[in-house]
Amino acid sequence: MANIKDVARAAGVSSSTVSRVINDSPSISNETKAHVRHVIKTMNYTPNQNAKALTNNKSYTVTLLVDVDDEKAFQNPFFYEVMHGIEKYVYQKEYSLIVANLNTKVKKTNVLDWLVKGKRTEGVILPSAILDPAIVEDLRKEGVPFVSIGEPEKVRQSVSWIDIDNLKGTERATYRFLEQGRRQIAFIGLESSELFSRRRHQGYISALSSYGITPDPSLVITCANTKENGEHHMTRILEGPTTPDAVICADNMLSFGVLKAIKDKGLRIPEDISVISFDNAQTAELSYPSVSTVDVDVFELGYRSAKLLFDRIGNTDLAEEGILISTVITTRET
Amino acid sequence: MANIKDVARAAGVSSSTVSRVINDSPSISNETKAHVRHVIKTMNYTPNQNAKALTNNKSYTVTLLVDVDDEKAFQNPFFYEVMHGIEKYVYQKEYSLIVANLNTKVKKTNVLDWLVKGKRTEGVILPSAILDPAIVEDLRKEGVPFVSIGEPEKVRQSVSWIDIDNLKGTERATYRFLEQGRRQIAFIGLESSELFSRRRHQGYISALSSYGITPDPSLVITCANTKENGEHHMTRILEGPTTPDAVICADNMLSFGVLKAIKDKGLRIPEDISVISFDNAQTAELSYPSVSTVDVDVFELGYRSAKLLFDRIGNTDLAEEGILISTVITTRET
DNA sequence: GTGAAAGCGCTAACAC
DNA sequence: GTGTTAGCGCTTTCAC
Repeated sequence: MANIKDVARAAGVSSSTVSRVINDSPSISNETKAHVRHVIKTMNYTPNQNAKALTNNKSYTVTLLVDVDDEKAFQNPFFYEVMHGIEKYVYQKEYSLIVANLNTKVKKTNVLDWLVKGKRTEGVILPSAILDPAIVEDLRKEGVPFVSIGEPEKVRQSVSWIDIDNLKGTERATYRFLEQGRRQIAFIGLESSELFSRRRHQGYISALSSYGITPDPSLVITCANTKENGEHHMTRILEGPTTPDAVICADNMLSFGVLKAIKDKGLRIPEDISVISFDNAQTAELSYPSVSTVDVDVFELGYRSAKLLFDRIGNTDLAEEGILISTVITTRET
Repeated sequence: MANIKDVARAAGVSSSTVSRVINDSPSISNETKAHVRHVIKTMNYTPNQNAKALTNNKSYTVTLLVDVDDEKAFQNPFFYEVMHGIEKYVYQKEYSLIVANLNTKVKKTNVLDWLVKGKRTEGVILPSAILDPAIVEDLRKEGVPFVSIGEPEKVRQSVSWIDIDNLKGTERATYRFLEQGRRQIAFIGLESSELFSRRRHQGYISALSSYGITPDPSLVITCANTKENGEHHMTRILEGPTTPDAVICADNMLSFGVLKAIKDKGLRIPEDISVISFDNAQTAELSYPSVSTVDVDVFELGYRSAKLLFDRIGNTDLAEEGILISTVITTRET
């Protein structure tokens, strides 16, 4: 395996020159650069990253910290897309991406400490679900930049984060209905234990109230994200005092049941009741009729989280920042 | 940040002694060890991994190579469990796990070359779906150990791999039915484009033939893994010439439809028709009645793949090896 | 515009 | 059982 000295010798220059060429230093003449690059090519030389890491005191590596025990949070396609987004940005920066599980222990110390103190990683991306005051304290103490995927909830410290703009998402969907003249707009959401669920609910309320409408309690329900729940609760709403002319559905699983309930009652979609759900396109197209959605770009979520992190790696005293990624309403048949 | 010299100075020994203590060399007296370890503790010293990597010419890192564009292969909980298994083993070895996407480019070269030639990684784990002759050639040329998750298919070269024992899985399930005296055993499988599908089919045939039974073509169907397909094809089988008294279902999605079709025909499960499906417990418990399954341990799959890899990192001229992980039949209500 | 030399933090051969 | 020293492959200051 050729090293920088071999290249230098072969090119008839010093190793510092080769180094400068590799790093495209402006102080090297174009002829020398061309020559050395040629030699590098023919010798098939690749710099040893460990040496580079040692010299520059940088690992050229960032870490995605996950909690494998939190099934809800990450055993879904969502996670994979986020990771893909992160991956893309990270490798563009010529860094590599480490994945580590929060609960893993290495020599009895937690992975994160091990990675950080051992200078194996320069930054950390972690889901808000595992962001608690203790971890923040830890990361701060080590002085390693980090960003949260998801708006932080359990943490009072100011941290950098990125999230889908859930509130605006449902708000816009609700506005759309209002502009269509619909006024009995139902909301079927997820339980409010998660911040994003509450945000989606808030968006609905916000839009209504700007039209001077108070949400009708009989049109609002929250439950776990199963198809069955969607069907059950939509049926109850349809049998209730107010028949809605539109439904905001905060989750795609729910929407499958919601659509079924409406069809079973013999109502027309979207003429009698229009429906907008939330989430990725993939599943939305499987429903019949295919459900309109507030689309979230999870790849972008990952990509931007990495960008946010690298900003802070490049400049340690950058202020903390929270970023919301806009959603887009995709109109389908409902 | 303290380094080894600082520790040495503070402990009143040389840095080689500290190094030996860190690596638990037998040539150091117990008193010295105890003393140095104490100093290390109080100084909160952690060895710089980049320096270690350079000195030992090891990156202490392995790579999980994925293909994010192959949605089928990895946008499922399966992937996550596998990764978890890998992660666990890797960190036990005090290595870290890099994740990289096959199609990512770094400085116009593919990630893998970049990782390998740059000495960023010592070994590679990759799904059989992306294992083709060119990649094998590439990895061999670089001399980097690798293992395939999944029995290789597109490759003639001998490689190390690990997989679920799909054949034995369906074979055992079929035997169970045969031992119960059932003889009209249907098989609803996945399309034979994937090796694991064919293996599951082969297991079914193998068990039958050892009982001297030739599979009844009207009882065998393969299709894509949707609930609807399961329902549709099961219905057709039930309306066909032979009424089965048992069904081997090679995929859990299918089984949901299969159960529905049987119930809709008014047949009793398991009295009239018994069903065994394939895959993880989680989804199986959601069906009604809860479906018995051939369980696969995907965590183990990941864990053992990492083990297989580290065997080869430790000893480069170990022979290639293929490992099949046994399945277990979990009896539920069907 | 390029080279010589020191140094990043660790390990290992050799000395005692 | 422990210390001295050279060296891993790169970058960077200082010279010229």
